[in-house]
Amino acid sequence: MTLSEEDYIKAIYHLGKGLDQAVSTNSIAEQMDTKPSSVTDMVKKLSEKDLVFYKKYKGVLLTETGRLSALSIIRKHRLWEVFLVDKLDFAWDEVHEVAEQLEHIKSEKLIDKLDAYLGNPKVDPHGDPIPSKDGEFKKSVKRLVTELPIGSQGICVGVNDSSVAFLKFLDKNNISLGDTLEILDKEDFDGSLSIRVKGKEMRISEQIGSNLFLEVLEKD
Amino acid sequence: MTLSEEDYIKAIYHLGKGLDQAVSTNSIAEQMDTKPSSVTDMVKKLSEKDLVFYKKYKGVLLTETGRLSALSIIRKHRLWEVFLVDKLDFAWDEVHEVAEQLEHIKSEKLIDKLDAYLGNPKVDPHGDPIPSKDGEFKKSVKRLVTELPIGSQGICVGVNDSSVAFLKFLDKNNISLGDTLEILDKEDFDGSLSIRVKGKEMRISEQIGSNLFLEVLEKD
DNA sequence: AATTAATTTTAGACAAATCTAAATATTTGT
DNA sequence: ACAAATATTTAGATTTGTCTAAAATTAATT
Repeated sequence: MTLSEEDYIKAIYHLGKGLDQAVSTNSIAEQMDTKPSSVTDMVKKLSEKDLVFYKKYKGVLLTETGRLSALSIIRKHRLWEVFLVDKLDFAWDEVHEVAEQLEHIKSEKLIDKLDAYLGNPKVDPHGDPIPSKDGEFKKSVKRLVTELPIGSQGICVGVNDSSVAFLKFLDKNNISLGDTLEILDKEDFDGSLSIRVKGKEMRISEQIGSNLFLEVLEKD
Repeated sequence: MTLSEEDYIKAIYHLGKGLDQAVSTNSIAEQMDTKPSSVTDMVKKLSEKDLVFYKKYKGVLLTETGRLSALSIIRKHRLWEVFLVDKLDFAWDEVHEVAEQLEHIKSEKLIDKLDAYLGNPKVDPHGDPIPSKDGEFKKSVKRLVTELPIGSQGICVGVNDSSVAFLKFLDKNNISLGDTLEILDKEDFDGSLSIRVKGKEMRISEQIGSNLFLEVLEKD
């Protein structure tokens, strides 16, 4: 599979969003910043290779092979993102461009070893799930810290209140977007929460918790 | 610079071996497993871009820009090799193919951070020197352990005596090719050596030392 | 339901990197 | 120094992925 083919497969997967619905030529062209006629050409090629179902004028849909290829690329992309943030200390919003390149490196052994080295992470620094080797993964959803039960674990992905005071609080407590946060306990009396971030336990008020979004895996 | 251009620049560098001597079309073609006519085409393109000097029928020579580009690619290649061996536990002879892909990833920040993460290594797992960011490096030479002075440090790259007994000794003492070895002390009486490998100190006989090759950096 | 608007495909062209076959230049051997 | 052998370049073709412009199909609107 060429680099370009991989990019198309990934784009079709993302546009399809797991839905069993055909993706339009124009939407692919827009997503990939290319022309619809180029998409038609490539889609024919992918169809030849049985990576997509394609019927003229009717859009395109991944085959099972195509879907697994897409998940394999996404797996690589997200594992590299974890590497860049956890090991090389990139910020969560700096990794995408580099991961776009790294995801095309071809070596199954490399990915297996990288996965193990990173501790078999289940989510990337944006909280998105990392598919397993055989393409399994849980969906993730965005929730306020206060909406989650004790024991939940997720990635900090956004704030409700972007006031200076709130952002300063996060900074002072060494909480960054992309960090893993675990909810250890809740106090009924005042709604305050005991949490762990970067291995450090701390207590936060209900107000803080109701302004911080986590991306968490859905339970099955 | 395209992937293919980078491959040519690297090949020309290696064939030129730092010598100030023109590299022939045929030798490039052989090295790159391609046809001489293809080389001619590419070499014209590289010449347009001022990466090489080229005169018809007279071979090709890197410009200073071309030389620095080559060293930048080699730097990336060797840093990734260190990563694969030191962090992902690849064997030293498994890394080349993957590093050939990784060397083309474009991100200066990535390489800076990778370099720091690996502890700014000066040599790769084959004992070859890693050029600095601005293209400086020392040459390396292959020497028997017994030929080196106290304080020397190098990478295990080969054996003189490939008898089962000798290889078993290395294995039992957890010494692998690609490991860094430091000479701590020498005993005048019997020529035995005190060394450190993988952080562990041990004593080896002169016979062992005279059968193990290290790749060491030349002193300047 | 007919016409207009939007989408999609086709046809033909182009750039990059390669190839084959033929032409040209250089080197070697006597 | 000249013929033969070798190396290199040119010319023209091919593949991949892209593009533009025009034609065909589908969707929307009145």
